[in-house]
Amino acid sequence: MARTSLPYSVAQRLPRYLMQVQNLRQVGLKWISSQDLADTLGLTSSTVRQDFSHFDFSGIAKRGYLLKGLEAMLAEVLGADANINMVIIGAGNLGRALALHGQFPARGFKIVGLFDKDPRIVGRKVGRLEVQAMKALPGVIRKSQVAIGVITVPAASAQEVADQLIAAGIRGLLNLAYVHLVVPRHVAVVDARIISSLQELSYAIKAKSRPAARRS
Amino acid sequence: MARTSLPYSVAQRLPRYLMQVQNLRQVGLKWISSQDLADTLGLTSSTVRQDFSHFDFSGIAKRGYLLKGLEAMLAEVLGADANINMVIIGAGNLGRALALHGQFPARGFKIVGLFDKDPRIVGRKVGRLEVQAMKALPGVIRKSQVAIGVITVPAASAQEVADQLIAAGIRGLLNLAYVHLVVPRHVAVVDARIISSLQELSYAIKAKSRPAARRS
DNA sequence: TAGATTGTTAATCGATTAACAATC
DNA sequence: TAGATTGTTAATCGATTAACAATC
Repeated sequence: MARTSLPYSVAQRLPRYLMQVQNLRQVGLKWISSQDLADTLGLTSSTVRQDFSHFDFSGIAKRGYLLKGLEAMLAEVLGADANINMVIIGAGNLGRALALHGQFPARGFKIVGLFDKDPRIVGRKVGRLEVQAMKALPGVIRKSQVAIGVITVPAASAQEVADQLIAAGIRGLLNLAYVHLVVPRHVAVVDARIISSLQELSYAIKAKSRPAARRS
Repeated sequence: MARTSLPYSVAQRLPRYLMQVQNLRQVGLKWISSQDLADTLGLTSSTVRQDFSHFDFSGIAKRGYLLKGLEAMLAEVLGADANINMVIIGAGNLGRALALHGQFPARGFKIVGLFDKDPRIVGRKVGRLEVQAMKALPGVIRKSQVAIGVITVPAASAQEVADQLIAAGIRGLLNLAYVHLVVPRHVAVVDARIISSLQELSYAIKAKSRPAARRS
């Protein structure tokens, strides 16, 4: 099967498949069965096979899936095979850490600009990048064909920054701020709030420690 | 209704509800209807009411839900009302940025230790914390009743670090490393991989730009 | 009061799992 | 060959939505 847009539940699993496949390859493996892949990710083999059936990619009975082909397929579907340019808005601790993070280029993501509205920070060097003023943002986005804006400003200014990015033609936002962003339909948003993840974890811990509750 | 463990789908929405509720309160609002809350988060009012029906907390016809009570309820369910101690393992850019991040205490999360296995980094100051050697980890976890370990080491050592944390009695892991962690059933894991979020975003962008495909 | 909004039941929808013939 | 594993159909399960009486 092919190219119709995937169920959201499937799309959400793709990054995990890709990660696992890349790590398995690095360990030297060539093939993986749906069962083994499912086990390592906490899924069922049925789910894995159903998921892969959405693509022009086949396994081979008795051997499973060729990891190399699987990686290529997943990377292509996720758009992680081409280079994607990003800007980071907010040169605080988090923004600077991401700007310095060495793993992005290897995965196809390139940071082409780091911005902050605080004039005391503008001009500082962060690795190879220099913190730029917000007014330089539209120019950089257009010139470098920037697809993604990473928002690491405080919650109070995140919506304003999002609006500026959108006005400048950005296509997707990675939001690290503790607010819900309102955006037009053509812009994609993925939230990556550490605080929310910690809350989720805190709940999961409580749930696990609760006296199993099942049949009582 | 009350205390049975929530469907996972519901639990996952709680942090978003809490965030939105806190932000609405900060803006000075006192009440919110299921419809308005749903609109701001991209849900339906039915979903919101269904979700809240799992708790000992009621709205009032014609007014909606009292934000103050809603916040208290969500914080309690998420375990975000008590202080939770955390350690960060990995004092690279990301680990240091999190250690310096000022928002955790206000949300009930306290960082009580920052660790790294590189002896050249051990001893350095990061804000009020000093980077400690891994051998000090078990002591700190036990003495400070640390519930959560935040893993910001490279993928290659993440599993090893997870194992050490688990051996020391940690109850939950926030995993920022690009690997899938294998843990015993009593330990909770929440993944927060920036790379995976970027891949998800990259897919979402592609999906949006694709010629609407609906009826063709 | 009239109308808005809740809480809840029932209907729909979609996602996961089971099962198995086809195949390497 | 025999047996493992795929791809796919059908069955199950769970989550979301619709609908509406109760209520403020």
